[in-house]
Amino acid sequence: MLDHDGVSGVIVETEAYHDSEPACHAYVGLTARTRPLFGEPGHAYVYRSYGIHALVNAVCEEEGVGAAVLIRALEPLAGVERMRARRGLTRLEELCSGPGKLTQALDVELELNEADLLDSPLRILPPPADRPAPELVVGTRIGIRKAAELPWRFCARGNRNVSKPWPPGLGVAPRRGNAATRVG
DNA sequence: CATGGGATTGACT
DNA sequence: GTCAATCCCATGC
Repeated sequence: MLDHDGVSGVIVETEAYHDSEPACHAYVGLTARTRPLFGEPGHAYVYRSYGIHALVNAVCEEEGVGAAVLIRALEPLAGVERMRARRGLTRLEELCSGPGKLTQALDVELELNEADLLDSPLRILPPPADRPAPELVVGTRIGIRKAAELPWRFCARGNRNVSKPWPPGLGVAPRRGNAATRVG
């Protein structure tokens, strides 16, 4: 789970990025922006997307390798009222079902770039002990133009908090309400 | 120093 | 389906 000051959710969707492929910011090598990606694993890489959103990654691999996992969706666990206040929405599945949504819900901003995810206000922790490990649905990454064919998106099967477009085989029925989505 | 392109979202046709 | 909002930073002159 990802926790920021007591507001938290179980990670239900991720994407992998690696300096060997051009969709990764680290592909350009070591720069001011990519320094965290090449740094110590277990730290955050937070960057501004489209001038609007902060997106959060967990840096992976040894120092010198530019790699990270983008956290794309959470299932809200604690602090749901603070999430609702920050998001201006009430429906649970709308609070953290996207990489920009979850940073808004958890109030993750650029100042948390390079934060130690094991020992800082922003932490990655084990999921609740009574929670079974999810089955994973693998798909291609969302919103990128380069290396778009790599199957490096991982979603928890059957979880409604996964961002759209839902990958094939997620196992969640579309919301009903119109004839086009109704089955038999 | 000027430019351009996003690992997105929400509103609108 | 289309489109704008708006920041950071890599790149090129």
